[in-house]
Amino acid sequence: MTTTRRLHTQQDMRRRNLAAVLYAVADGGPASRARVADRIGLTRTAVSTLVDDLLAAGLLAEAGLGHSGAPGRPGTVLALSDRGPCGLGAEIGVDHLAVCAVDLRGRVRARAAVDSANRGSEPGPVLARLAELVTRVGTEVTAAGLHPAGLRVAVPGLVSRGHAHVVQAPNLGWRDVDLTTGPLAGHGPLTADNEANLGALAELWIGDPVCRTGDVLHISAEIGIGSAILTDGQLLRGNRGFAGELGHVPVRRRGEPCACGGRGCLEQYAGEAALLRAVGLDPARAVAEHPGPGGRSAYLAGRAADGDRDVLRALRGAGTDLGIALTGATHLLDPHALVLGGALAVLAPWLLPTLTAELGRRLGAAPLLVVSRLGADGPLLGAAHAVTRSVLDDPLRTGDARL
Amino acid sequence: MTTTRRLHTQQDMRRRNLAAVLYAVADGGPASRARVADRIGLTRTAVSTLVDDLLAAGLLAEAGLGHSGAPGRPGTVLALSDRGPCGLGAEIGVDHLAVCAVDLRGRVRARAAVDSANRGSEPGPVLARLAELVTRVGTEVTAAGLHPAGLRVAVPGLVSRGHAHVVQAPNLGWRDVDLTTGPLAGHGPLTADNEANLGALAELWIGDPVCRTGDVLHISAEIGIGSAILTDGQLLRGNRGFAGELGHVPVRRRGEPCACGGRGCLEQYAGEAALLRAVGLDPARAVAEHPGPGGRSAYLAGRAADGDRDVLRALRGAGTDLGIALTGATHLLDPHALVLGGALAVLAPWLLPTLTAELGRRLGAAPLLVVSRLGADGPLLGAAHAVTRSVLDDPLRTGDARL
DNA sequence: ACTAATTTGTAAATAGCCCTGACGAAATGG
DNA sequence: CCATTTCGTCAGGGCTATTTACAAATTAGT
Repeated sequence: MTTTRRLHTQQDMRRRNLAAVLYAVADGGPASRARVADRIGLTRTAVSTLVDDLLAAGLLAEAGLGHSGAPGRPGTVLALSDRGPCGLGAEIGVDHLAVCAVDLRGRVRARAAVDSANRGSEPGPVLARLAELVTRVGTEVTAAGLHPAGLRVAVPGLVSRGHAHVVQAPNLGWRDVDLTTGPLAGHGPLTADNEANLGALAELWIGDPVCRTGDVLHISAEIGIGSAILTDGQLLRGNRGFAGELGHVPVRRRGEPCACGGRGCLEQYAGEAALLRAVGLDPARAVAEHPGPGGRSAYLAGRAADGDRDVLRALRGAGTDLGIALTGATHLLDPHALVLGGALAVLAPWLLPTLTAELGRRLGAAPLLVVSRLGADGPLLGAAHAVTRSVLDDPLRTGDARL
Repeated sequence: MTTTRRLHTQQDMRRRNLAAVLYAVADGGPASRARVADRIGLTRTAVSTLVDDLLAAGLLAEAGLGHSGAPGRPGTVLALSDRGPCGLGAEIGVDHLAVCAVDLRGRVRARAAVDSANRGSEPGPVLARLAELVTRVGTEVTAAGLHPAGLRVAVPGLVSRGHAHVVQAPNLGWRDVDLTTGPLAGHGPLTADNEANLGALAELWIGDPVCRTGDVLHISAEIGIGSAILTDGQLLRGNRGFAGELGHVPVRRRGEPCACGGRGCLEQYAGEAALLRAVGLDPARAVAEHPGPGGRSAYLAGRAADGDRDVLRALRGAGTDLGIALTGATHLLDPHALVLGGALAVLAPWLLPTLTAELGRRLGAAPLLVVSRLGADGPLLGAAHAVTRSVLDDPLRTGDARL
């Protein structure tokens, strides 16, 4: 279909096999050449030449001999390099900025964050503040022997992929902001993606293993209620990149009108603003009083833990409405699991009873219901890992970076 | 992920390139070797050797010299063979059986159908009747110089793919029926799939071109209301193969209880049985009186065309409820287009007004709304084309048939 | 009609990639 | 100490696509 990406030349085969070697080590852990060959189904000879290239490129490192106790000559253990390229991830939240660096082994090597009231702000100063964090993290990892292979930015809005171009971010008040011309350049290829998408990918890559065993619907609430559909290890983005707008699935035929133009949208009953209003709070003031990623949900979770009846009632209702929307989504997608991520992870203990009840009532066999352990950290980690994954996908950078 | 299917050997590269040549001719029309080379990005030399193999295998045929009028030596035109392998498709409906044969060029070369009351019947006799149709069609195309490369059966139920094993087909009353041991064998690899899935694939392969330009949700109603999600040229099947159950998406919070265990399911308001009841008919009797694929919908369409007020009112209501369910699906999937297929295609003229109104009201920018031109023929054609596609995908059958 | 230009298809030589088979190196176990 | 096992590498070979070159067949221009 896409003639741009050719897959028929020998170089492409080589590229695939280089990536296969790296993923064999990344997924299966450090191993000798012979063991890698067994894992990916190539001969030892072929793996040897592949490994030579990867060692020269600084992506793999030899970690001494592995004495297994079994007879036979021990192999030299290969591991992903912890001094090679690393991925930089950045997050532009409504009220905070964050940056982190992840090495090929998946370890977070540096991170930085600041509170920042970005709602309705000018892009320029925000990006300048973010750039400062990026250079701070960048110099830190450079001192540790790593070199950034790219920077990916998580944005709460719609992003034109590969171009690092924010089409619109309602909660920031941004429209048509091009990140490439700003102060973020200079750390390798600069890319951007939607925050919910990156959170879901983080869950797929480093989160709960069930996400790797089948299709998954990842639900994440920050300001709105978003979700991401993971099929076959990939994100379903839809025509315009809008896929996953769970918050605007109708749950009441003649419900409250919504800013989206519809009525009875899930967000009107289970969204953060709806929850805050239901317990007598002004959403705008609550954001100011409880900033940061997951600030309001942490506050609500605290009150729920204290037994606050209003909050408990609101969360019960939200669980029920979430259950109705997820019933429809499950019938459509038949996912292996539903993952509650982002702010929902913190509130899960009080949402789950009514949510599971509603799902159990309406669905014969409900999918697994999993609470993300990444929580509000997902988008940031996902952004950094997206960069390292792109390195593993095309180790010698022979092709153009399709980030 | 799946280590079973290796993609790194040279034979795989060859296989891909052979398929690329065939699809270049299939999608872009007959062309010379040089033009094919331009289309798929290989050199003329490489294409020549690929074409040699495909000619020898009887998949391509030379169709004389092509005088284009432009300067230069004219090339010998290559076309898909119309005397090579063909695909057999079969359909087990609730009240009919049908078989057709399609050649590599996509032309229907033979077909046969009979009415057959299959609801609640024993599988044995039904399969025997179907087998008779298959052999009839098979001998007809064999006489025309074609040879069947496989048989795919469209079943109104859940199928374990690749094994031709019907897990359950509620409308037939079948459970755990293995087609391979029955009388259908002997026409090449025997496979089966869900009828809605094959209908959607037919739309993708030979239907409206918009289906090939992005993700699509294909809605098809026969007895229930099913749908299929086409992403990236592939079917989203879900964890158990249940994906696309649009009929059980809740559209009323406290609506009618449904056999699925839920309540307020779309099917209770826009399903065939609901429509028949709404105009005062008994669904079971209506099936007997108006058999065949799309029999009831044709009858309802007839009454609607005559201006029958009850029918028009029922269809208006169904359009509205369908609009609510599709609003949710659109928010989740952001499809490029919604395709009304199967029985809905016939009823589209009377569903569309309220359906488009509801979508327009609830969605800022609704996806394209397309009426399938294949209609009730979709599943049967999709089944036959699935076989020919599998031939094109792996022309020399070096790999195992992953149908 | 004749030539120049252009395009097509094929042949020979070349480079890249992986496989087969063989071998030395380095461990275990009796 | 020696047989056994496993690891990594080397040499040779097969397959695939590319490069380069060339003959064949057509159009356009004189």
